[in-house]
Amino acid sequence: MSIKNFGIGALSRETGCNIETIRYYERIGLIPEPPRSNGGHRSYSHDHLRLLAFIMRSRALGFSISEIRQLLSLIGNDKTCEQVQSVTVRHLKEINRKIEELTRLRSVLESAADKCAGGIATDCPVIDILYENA
Amino acid sequence: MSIKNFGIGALSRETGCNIETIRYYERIGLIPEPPRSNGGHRSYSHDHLRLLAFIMRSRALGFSISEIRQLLSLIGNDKTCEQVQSVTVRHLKEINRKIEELTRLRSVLESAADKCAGGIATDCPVIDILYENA
DNA sequence: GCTACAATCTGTAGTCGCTACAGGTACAAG
DNA sequence: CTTGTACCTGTAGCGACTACAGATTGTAGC
Repeated sequence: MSIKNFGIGALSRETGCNIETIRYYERIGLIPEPPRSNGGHRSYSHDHLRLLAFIMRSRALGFSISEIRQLLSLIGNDKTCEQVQSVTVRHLKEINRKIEELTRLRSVLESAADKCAGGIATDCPVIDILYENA
Repeated sequence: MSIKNFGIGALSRETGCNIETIRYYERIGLIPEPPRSNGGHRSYSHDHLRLLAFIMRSRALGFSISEIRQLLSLIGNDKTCEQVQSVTVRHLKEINRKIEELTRLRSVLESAADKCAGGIATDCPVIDILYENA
């Protein structure tokens, strides 16, 4: 499998990326169209596999498709690392923001759920919070 | 404004919920259709406002629309608090899971971004991680 | 009443990132 | 050749919205 090309199913299994997602990525231009067999089947090379694996790892790290486009466009530039860091730091800030928000939400909900401990009361503290005076 | 009805724009301003989102919620049955003026304009009561405020607070706390439907269906039941706690605890578990995941992602990215500190290298640690041997 | 402007209506389509068919063709194994 | 699997294109849908376009209604000022 080092030189030999392979089809979309094999690529899917190698990368963990759904077949339909692969075709979606091709449609939105994130990955290039591969050559086709005489029958019209896609024929992927090792480079395609590396690229898709890159994309899957980036998605796993939470980068959006737009950010991944940016990262891909940076590769090969002299300033790669500096600009990649910029994209990454921005992404990290977003992750921090989300963690803070979720931590805050957790705090509110835990506090309310604890007051539900009895389990029988007609007046429910969670509902009371959600039904704050309006 | 205690007895008087109001239009969708006023409801939007009072609740912070976008006009189009209000119509969307009505369309998906999350909120009831209000009565209309002779000209066809929606006419909302204070109860509508309270309900929508409930929904907006629930959304802010990260409950999905499906979960909000559940919460709304529980209101008025003798076992409200117990079942609300169940929905809430499930939601809390999901929040915990997301926090853990984001914390892990942050760790990976921070580690890689730190190695970018020089900013000039052609070989970029972030890109290297994403382009792990495939 | 008229005019001008803002508010509101319905219907449709799009965002993001997928995911799931339907109906047809290509490919591989026996 | 037959059978079963892989793959194709095109379309539509998911969740939670969001954004028009074109038309009608409502309000304020003259």
